[in-house]
Amino acid sequence: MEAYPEAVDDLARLAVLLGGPVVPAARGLLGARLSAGGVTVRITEVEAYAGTAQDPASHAHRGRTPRNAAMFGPAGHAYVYFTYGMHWCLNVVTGPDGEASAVLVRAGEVVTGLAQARSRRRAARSDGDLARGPARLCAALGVDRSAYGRNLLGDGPVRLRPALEPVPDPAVAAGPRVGVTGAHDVPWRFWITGDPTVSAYRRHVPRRRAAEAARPVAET
DNA sequence: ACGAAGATCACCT
DNA sequence: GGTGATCTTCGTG
Repeated sequence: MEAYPEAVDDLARLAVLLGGPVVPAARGLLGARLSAGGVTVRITEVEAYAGTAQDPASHAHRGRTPRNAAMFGPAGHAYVYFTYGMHWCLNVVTGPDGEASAVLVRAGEVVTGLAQARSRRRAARSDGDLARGPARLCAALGVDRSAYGRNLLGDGPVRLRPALEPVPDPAVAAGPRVGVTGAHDVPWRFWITGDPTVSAYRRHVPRRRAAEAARPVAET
């Protein structure tokens, strides 16, 4: 894999940031670099998820289960989940050990390993689509269950490193999270404004069975 | 043991 | 803009 400049002090600051509250941690991950499987992406879009009884959209909302256990672990480790029978998604765990919170990495710009990413993402119509969306990003990086619980700040197969250049506040936008059924008023999605790799916002439409489709659904 | 839903994507019209 | 794919996870009985 190609080497890139890296400052130890910045890595230490990143570790401190991840150990704190999830929302600033999410914001701070914009511009950071994620490497796996010979591909490096610059993170362009993230979402914050809080812990038990705080965030109805969080996988940890109903407490600890075998699936979400990594969310309760130390900051800087990976929480990987499998969904819709076919997709992997990657989160960076945040906050103190024992408390559940994590940042979903939703999109990135491929900066090294372009050929490798393209070969893993044959369906991508453009390079901007290679890691546009959380499952596509994992596919481009070759991330799957084997990354579950691993430390991303060490020398493992999946590595998170600080941004080469900080992303300034004017370049950052915030809005509702994508694909969650509730909490549409909470602007915990952060992205780099105007970046072509950021996924389009779509309001979540719950899957309805045919019998339910004809029936009116009560609004909150 | 069973069923329903899911932090999505690709492909169709 | 709509829908099928595909299977794990967890709540309930």
